[in-house]
Amino acid sequence: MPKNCYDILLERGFVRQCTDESAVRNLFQSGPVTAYIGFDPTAQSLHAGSLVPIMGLMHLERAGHRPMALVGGGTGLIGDPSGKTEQRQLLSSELVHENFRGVAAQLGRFLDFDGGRSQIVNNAEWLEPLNYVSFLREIGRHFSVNRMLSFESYKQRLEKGLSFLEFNYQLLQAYDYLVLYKRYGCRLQMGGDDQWGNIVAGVDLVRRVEGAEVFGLTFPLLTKATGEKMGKTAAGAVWLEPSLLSPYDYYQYWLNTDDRDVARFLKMFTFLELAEVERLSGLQGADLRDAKAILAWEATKICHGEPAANQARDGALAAFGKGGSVENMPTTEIPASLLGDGVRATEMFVKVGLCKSNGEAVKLFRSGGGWVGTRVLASHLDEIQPSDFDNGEVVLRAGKKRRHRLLLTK
RNA sequence: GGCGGGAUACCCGAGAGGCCAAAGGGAGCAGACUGUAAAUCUGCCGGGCUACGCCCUACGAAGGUUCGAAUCCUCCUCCCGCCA
Repeated sequence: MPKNCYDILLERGFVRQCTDESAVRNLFQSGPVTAYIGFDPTAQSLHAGSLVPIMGLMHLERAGHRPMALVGGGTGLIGDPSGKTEQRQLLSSELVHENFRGVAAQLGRFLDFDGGRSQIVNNAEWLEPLNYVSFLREIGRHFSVNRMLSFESYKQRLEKGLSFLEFNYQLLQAYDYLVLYKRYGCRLQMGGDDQWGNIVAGVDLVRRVEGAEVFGLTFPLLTKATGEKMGKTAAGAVWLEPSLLSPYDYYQYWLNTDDRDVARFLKMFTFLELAEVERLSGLQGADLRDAKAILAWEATKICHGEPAANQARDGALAAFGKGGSVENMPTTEIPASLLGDGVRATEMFVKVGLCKSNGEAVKLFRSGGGWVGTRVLASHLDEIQPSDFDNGEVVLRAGKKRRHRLLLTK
């Protein structure tokens, strides 16, 4: 007998709060469950912070349930104040549409919308035609302002200011749940722990309007062992879109996981059996790096597919001199004519993306972190010269972790 | 409506006419040590440049006083206390 999906989520660390643990377990036991998670189209791509909910839906799909991804084409126009310190920039409706397309396409790489094992819906469909007065009379009357204000997720905003626009967000999200329940029989809403208030509001609304019992479950908000939020690097967010962050860099992000996070991340961001996870995270000292390599490969495979994961791994091995093939390293081709007798190293570092500006490159060189091959760069005057190339190529290094290959062409 | 306090760089937070691109801490980057980990120590840390110097932009916004303003004055916006 297959394992109960609630237990799968629980043992892999996905459960933070649940409205009714045993009822949800029973629900999963009784047959395919329709469950949804909302994603707001606030950017053109999702980033690593959305991986937890995505993985949550993938687990349901794998267990034969019916996950729904709701992309908030309607709610995205409002902006969720939950857990935020400041008011969000209001997005134009064109931008929301554009983001919607990007996010929807991305989710399709993780979930099987085409094959119908999962579904994608857009709440603009039912939110945009709403009539204000009738919405207030039918839905608004079920909400207590007193209760809404008591939620933790608004706490900061009550001090800093909360506009009526944003205050409405919760009603809309609760209404989403009601619509999904009525149309699709959706009985479980999941989301990040900052969504608890919104989810519970939906559960209440469905009970009041339909007299039906539906459930909610939240995921923990992940932070790294160092306390920072998931999904940030020096260069910015860890995007799931290959054009914004290459599979190679995505792989590197996971490879550089803190020792203390390995076990947790293997459970949440890969589908490896728990026994295997346990074995890997039990490795000691430097051997733990093998576990990180597996984490990185699995995570890259889930996001970008197996061929891309293989290439990323291969490129990483090559970049750090452990095998692999240099073809898969991040590479920039430069024509011999451009190199001439030599070009400023600062310019080259900027050109290939290792530094954002000449100034940043100069700082890097001065602190001893810039290399051409085995030669350390020291000043803004240093050049990359034809003699640096060996067999038409040379590797630039920025610090210990970032490397880029230059390939000389005719 | 009345009275008082405040707004400083990515965040927190000093500075109270020139020595201020602005103390200190955190974050970030780099070096040493390591295992592409953590901790620790050290350096950098607004931006640009034809670089040991030059040029921009910046102390909520706009004006003003002054040889010179984050610092003084006026007005505006927004926060936060206390009173009504």
